Amino acid sequence: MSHILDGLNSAQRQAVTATDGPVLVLAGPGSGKTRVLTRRIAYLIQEMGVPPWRIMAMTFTNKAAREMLNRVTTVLEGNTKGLIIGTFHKICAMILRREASFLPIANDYVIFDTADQRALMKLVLIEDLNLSDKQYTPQMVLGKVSNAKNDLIHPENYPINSYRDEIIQRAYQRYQLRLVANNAVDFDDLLMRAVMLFEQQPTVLQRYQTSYDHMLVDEFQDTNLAQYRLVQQLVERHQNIFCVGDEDQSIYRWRGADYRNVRRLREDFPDLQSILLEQNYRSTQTILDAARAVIDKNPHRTKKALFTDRGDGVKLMLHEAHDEVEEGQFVVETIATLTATDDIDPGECAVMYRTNAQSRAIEEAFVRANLAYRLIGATQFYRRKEIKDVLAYLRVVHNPDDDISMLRIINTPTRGIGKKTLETLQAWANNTQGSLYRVIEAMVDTPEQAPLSGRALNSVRRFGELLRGWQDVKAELPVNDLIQLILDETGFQDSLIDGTDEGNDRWGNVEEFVNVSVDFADVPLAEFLTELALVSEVDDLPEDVNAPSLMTLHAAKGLEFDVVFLVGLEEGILPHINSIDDPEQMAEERRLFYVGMTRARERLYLLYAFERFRYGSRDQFGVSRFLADVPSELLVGNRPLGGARQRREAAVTAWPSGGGRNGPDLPFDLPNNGARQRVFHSGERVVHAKYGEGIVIESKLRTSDEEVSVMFDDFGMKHLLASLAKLRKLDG
DNA sequence: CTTCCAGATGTTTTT
DNA sequence: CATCTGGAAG
Repeated sequence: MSHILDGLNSAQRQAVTATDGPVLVLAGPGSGKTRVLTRRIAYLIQEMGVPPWRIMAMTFTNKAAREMLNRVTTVLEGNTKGLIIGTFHKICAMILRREASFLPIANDYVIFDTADQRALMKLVLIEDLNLSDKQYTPQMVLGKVSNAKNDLIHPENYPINSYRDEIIQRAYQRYQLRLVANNAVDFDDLLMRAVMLFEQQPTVLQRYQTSYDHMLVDEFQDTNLAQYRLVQQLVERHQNIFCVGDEDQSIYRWRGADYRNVRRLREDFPDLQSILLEQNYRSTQTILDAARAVIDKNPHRTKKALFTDRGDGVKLMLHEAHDEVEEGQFVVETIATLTATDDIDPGECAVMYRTNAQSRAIEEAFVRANLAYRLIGATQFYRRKEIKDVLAYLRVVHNPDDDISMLRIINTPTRGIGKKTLETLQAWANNTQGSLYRVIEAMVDTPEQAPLSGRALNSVRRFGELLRGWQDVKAELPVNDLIQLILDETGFQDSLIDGTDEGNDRWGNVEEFVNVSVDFADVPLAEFLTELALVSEVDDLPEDVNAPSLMTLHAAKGLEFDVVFLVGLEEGILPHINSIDDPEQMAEERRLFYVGMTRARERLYLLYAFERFRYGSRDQFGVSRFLADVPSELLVGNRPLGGARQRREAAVTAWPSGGGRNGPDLPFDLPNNGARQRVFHSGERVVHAKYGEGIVIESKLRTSDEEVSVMFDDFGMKHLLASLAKLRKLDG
């Protein structure tokens, strides 16, 4: 038959050619699930005669969507007109835009990002609820609100078990009202509002149900309840749902992902066909065995018998670095050696870490060696201050009721609208139930009624006239020209360039942004803004540069490399400190490690550092517990004996090994930093030569010392080093 | 109203 | 350490 089934094994064929109805493909890492997904789409179109425009595929990242579309287009030689492959968020944004007449927001709504959300929630807490934003931080409340939205819980149904819940419910309620007033939605709203819309408007839902005959979902294990419900709604009529996922790669529980959706799917679709993909085409057997040993420690999972015919390959390599500097150095030197002697492509190497903050040390190592690298994510371009400012201008021009963006730009660059003036404006806006823009507009039109005096009034009016000018031209002008006009008329460049390097950098970023916007010249402003709000970390991996990639473990999902370095394998980092006391979260940390390991085709390096610089001090974390689960016969250890290391040896006891049930099973003993005793403990009264008496608040062991935080009766809080400070315990 | 400084504060992971 | 915030000086 055709090339659609070429090169597929029997399980893959079974999936691609499955009959209509619900299908779940449970795929191990590297089992070719993207391949199956793309071939399935091609199969539907070419063999089953389904028109491309009646197929919708959902992914989690733009990159995955783009890649899949490219692949399908290649297989079908371009016969894919109207095929919809997009992220959940983007497809929902599109639906909301099209069906805005059924919604409390207009179709020119904007999407609030995390920073906007925080600013808005702050207003809610302080102005609406008269709370200090210290007790109830916007971040914490937003977390709860986000969870609720992902679980499709509306404000009025928010479960109340405590006074705190009551506060959160009220904040949630006010927050939603304010979003509507701003003609805005947040990320979670995109999903929740789409589901709500379909629930409340059966005819609208029906239109979508009959427009699309087939729904495909990638990374099904990462769906949250809202996403699950959305898919369920859309396939209710025809039941043609095709999901691909791997519960062992579920790493987004914290943002609502619920791998129990797999179980839900089985219950909701009793005639679900399940297909298991167990053959791995990516990694060596050694890497696979090591990864499996790690993931098998997680409870409550269907074990997969992963296998490969790629052969054993080389053993995993373990390296203890002295600190994060040496860790980076080891990575760079190893890559340099591999590319020089083993015929490995620099672009086929990747460094993965738990937190973005860890990238810096690695980057510095590359810079020191004068070698190129590709950094994924981190300080994202579109989240930089100056870029967000320019974006805020566009958003206000597009959607004048966006008060959050208005607050950003009203005095940026400074134009004499200070705190006092702003307060007056806000008070007036509150009184008239309008947005800041309406108030400013009124000052332009009827200045005699304005509650402001000459100078401030003038500043506001001039600003209002600028805004109005941009609004008048926004429809005709391409985005890039509009941006240029705004930059010119606000004196943006002069305000950034202040003689410092930083200022030049910032202006450079703005210029880069202008360049990017040229590509969008014929795209409407609304679409441009949506696009930018939904771009993701992984999206901008420059394909044309042949250099190693640096990324978080989360960003690594779906990618593969010949050589992978997993760095910072320390207790408190991976597993992350915040996850350690929750078994569910610990299981997810383990899956994260598993995802990292299974990215490697040929060589896998596992690194941890003896000590590490963080928050301005050196700390020792100890070896990650996950390393203990890597079978020692699959590992080759490489342990340097640095000076500092030897010094510590005396004061340190090794991990319980041999007879110890929980001790790591490694080719050598690992250090543990629990042995040294602290001298001071919280609650103890102490006396200091200079500060007098006080009480110990906290005491932490540092590399070679003990850091004591003392609240002195007369001098307040001080942080002291036990060895240097003249500090003595008081009896009783 | 703006700028500057000191002190507090904080970081998981991302659409 | 690095960024943000709030308060005081310019």
